[in-house]
Amino acid sequence: MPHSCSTQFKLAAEQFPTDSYAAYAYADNFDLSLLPEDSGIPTTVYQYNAPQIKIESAWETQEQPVSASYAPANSCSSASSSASSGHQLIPPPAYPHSAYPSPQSSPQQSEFASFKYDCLSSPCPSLDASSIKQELHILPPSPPESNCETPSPRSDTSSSSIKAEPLDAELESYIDLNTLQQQLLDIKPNHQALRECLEDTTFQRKHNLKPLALESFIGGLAEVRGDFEPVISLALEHARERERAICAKLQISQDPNAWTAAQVHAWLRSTLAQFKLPPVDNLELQFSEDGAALALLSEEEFQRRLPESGSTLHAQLEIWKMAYADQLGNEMEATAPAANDMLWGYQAPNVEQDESEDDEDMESAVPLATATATGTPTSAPAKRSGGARNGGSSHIHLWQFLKELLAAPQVNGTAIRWIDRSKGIFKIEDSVRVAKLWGRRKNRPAMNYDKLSRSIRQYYKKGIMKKTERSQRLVYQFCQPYHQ
DNA sequence: TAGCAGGAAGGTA
DNA sequence: TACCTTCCTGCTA
Repeated sequence: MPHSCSTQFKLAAEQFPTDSYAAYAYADNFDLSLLPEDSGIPTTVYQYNAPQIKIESAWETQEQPVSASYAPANSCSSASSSASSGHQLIPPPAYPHSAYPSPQSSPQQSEFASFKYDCLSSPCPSLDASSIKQELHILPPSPPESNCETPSPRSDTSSSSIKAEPLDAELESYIDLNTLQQQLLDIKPNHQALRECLEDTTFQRKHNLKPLALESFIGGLAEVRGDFEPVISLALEHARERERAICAKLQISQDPNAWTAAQVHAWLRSTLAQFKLPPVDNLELQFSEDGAALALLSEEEFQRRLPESGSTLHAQLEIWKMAYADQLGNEMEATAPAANDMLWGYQAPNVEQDESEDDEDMESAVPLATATATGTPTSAPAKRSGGARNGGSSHIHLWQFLKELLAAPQVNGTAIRWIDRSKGIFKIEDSVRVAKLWGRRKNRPAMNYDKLSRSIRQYYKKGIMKKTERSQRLVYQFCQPYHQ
């Protein structure tokens, strides 16, 4: 048997709760065929001392230091003889599966179910907590639709066996994980169990789960933020915390766009080391870009330059960019109730506009923090009375919202972008997504582009927007005072 | 089929 | 009352 029962606990304590979330959002390029055929089957179990909690609660415990919540057991086959008295339980799920797409037969959807195997989620590609979890919770004897649910952590000090409790109330039977592990080792090597589970859709059908479109994650995190707002926010907060530490260590900005070439190299080396990726000798030659240029590189370009680690580096960079953009948004709402009005260039028609805002740099999120902090617009915009802005978003006007999106091309560039910033001409690249974002902002779930465009057309009469001289689909133009 | 244009009525702050 | 939102019909690319 190629699998040793020795503990393979390689999970970096700081990695599990942090990167798991962020990595999920960027899960990519998983294929069942990528599952190792002869590598060790995860057999790690963890000591979990927290009280029994349901999956939702488990989420809240993610903040706990891993060292306090999870301790590596020293044996997988003799949990009862473990020095840690056998309280070996799998860790809380890295993601609430109830809000997750179920395993699907299609490769794309399988990517979700197996996102943990993406190398960016862990410095140890071969093994991490969720891979263990996945292997364990899919095991027989329960039918597929019952055992695809993630067992919740359970502390049972009276038992030396490892047990997991299915969340589904209809499935009260416990699974003896020791037995299951053995079955996995003896009967289902080479991740066969995982393969079977991932190809099974009965779980989804039973629980009437609605699969998420993969492209909604890959194509743009912003689109799904409303559905996963708490999760994404948590993930981004974790990412930010880690980034702050790295920034302090490397003496670099949290904003990748602000990095010099040297700082880019420092970040690349740090990330390579963090994920235990092979060092790159000629890093300076491979990446001569500064941070802004680096941020524009595609994943393919990363992979072309660094076949082994390019994908991970690109994914990490995306996480940094996303976390920074999200942080800006938080700071805006926290520090300036009318930040949107000011930041996105809104001025009362008779108010002079700081010319610096015409800089192309305004398109990036970078100067926004500066604008927030310094109050770049010299005059407060004319604001509507009432004050109840509900975090600065509920009363936002559509045209302001569109400028808000346009001002964050790193995040929204695939949905809406400037055609000619100086003339206020922009194009909606993804009408569905923009409409969703608008509906989310206004708490109008039924919003669609038809309605949004109707609102835009109302602006024609008001002189806020107009069609471009040469009418093009999905291309609009701000009228003079509004696009500055 | 998706987007555009605009009328009409209604909702909300 | 302003600002959408919703629904609608008809047209266009």
